[in-house]
Order: sequence, then structure tokens, then C-alpha cells
Amino acid sequence: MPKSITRTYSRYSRDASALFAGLIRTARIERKLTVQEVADRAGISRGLLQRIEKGDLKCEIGAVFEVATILGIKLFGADESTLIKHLRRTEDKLMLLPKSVRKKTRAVRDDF
Amino acid sequence: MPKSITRTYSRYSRDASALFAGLIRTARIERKLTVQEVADRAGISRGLLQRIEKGDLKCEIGAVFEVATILGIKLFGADESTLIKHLRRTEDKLMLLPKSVRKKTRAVRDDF
DNA sequence: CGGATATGAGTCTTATATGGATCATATAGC
DNA sequence: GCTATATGATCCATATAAGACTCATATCCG
Repeated sequence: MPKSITRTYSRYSRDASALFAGLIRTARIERKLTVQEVADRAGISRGLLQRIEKGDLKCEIGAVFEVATILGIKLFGADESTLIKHLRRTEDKLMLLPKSVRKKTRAVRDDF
Repeated sequence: MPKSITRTYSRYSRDASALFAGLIRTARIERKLTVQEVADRAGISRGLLQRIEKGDLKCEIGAVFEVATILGIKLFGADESTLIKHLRRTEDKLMLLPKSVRKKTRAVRDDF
């Protein structure tokens, strides 16, 4: 980020993130796994996992997903095969949609 | 990351991310919104939104969630109030769990 | 078809997230 | 209650994600 950025997040995003964090922490403890253990398995640092469990919105989504996966948390409430099915359907749908969005030609004849 | 990192992601994480990306792109086009428009509303750059729509696992989860929120995509299949309910339940559950995980004292009496 | 514009892909720069280490505190389990 | 250890919180260094530009191409819409 060249220009300094101060992101603002909607309530919804923050709550979703907090829930995600809670699900992760709960799953980890229920499985009796140490922060360090899970971090190692996910290939991330202990510090990052701590931030993830606090719902920090600035973590890489990949790290968060990976941790969730390791803990057996279902993303989109779907298992692998279901996930793929949804993925296929979404891709099919996308192929039927226009590839670019055109804004209606401004000014309804404001010419001559 | 001091030491160079090359993350590896599980199949599951990658598919979940791809699905998320597809849902976002689909929602954006269906709503006839330009990449630039959505990026502006989310307070992110056009380039970042493009990466998000490609399912790049290295994007900030906050940026992705924010875009999804703007496009009306339900995270965890729940609306705001439902999200909060889940959140509360998760927090309650967490309070009942131990706060730290102890590894069983190594070596089952290998002493004397 | 043609013109306008949205998108995709690259480059460069810089703010910053992450890893690693350390220290203090909490807490589990005996 | 004790003790070992898991967790939480900081700090520093650095790899890198994200912003701003630019150019080329795709594609929609009149």
C-alpha cells in the first residue's frame, strides 16, 4: 500500500470474523491441540494463529482457511465433494453472464 | 515474514477460496457493478478486487469479507442477527472450555 | 460494425503483516 | 499449593501484499 490506508469494516464483516475466530478457537481446544501445534501443522507462526483466534481482519484468508481446514471446520458448510459441486455450478453460471459490466451511456442525449 | 515463506494450501482451502471468488464475481456481475465501483465502495484498489475474484489466498480476509458484505453475500449463510446469535453461543461455549491445553505429562511413569 | 470502456496483466513503491524471539502471566494437572 | 507449560503481549527485522500507473485486449452496446 503506497498511500497509507485505514480500512473500515462493516459490522457484518466484523461479526463474521469474530464468529470464525470463535469457531476456530473452540475447535482447537475441543481437540486438545496447542496453539503451537496447530500453527505448526498449518505452516504459520504461533503469533499469527493468535491473531486469527482474535478475529483480526488483516490476516491472509489462506492462513485462516488452512487453520479451519486442519481443525475440521466446514467452509460454506460443505465437505470437499459438495464444495466442488458448488464450485462447478458457480463457474457454469458465470459463463452465462456477461464478462464485463457496461454502465448505461451517461446523459440521455444531452447533445447538439 | 522474516524467513522466506512458501505456504502450501490444502485442496479444501483452495476450493473454498475458488468458490468464494466465484460467488463474489457472480454477485458483482448480476448486480451490474463494475470492478472499480465495488472496489471503491469497499475501500480497496481495483487490483486487489481482481485478485480476490481470482481466489488469491493471500488477500486480507477483511477485504474479502467486506466485498462479500457489499455484494450481499451471506457469510456462514447467516444474516446479521443470526450471525450474532451464533457468535454469542460460540462465546458461551468457549467460556466452558479450558483456557489452555495441556499435553499429557510425557512418559507414563518412566521414573525411579 | 465501431467506439468507448471495462477488464486483465504487468511494474514499481511502500506500508505493513508475518515470523522469530523474549518476557510475564495464567492455568492445568498432579 | 506447586510447578511446568501454554498463552498473551511486545518488539524487531524483513518479506511481501496492496496501491497507483500504464498498456493492451476484450467486449458490450448503440
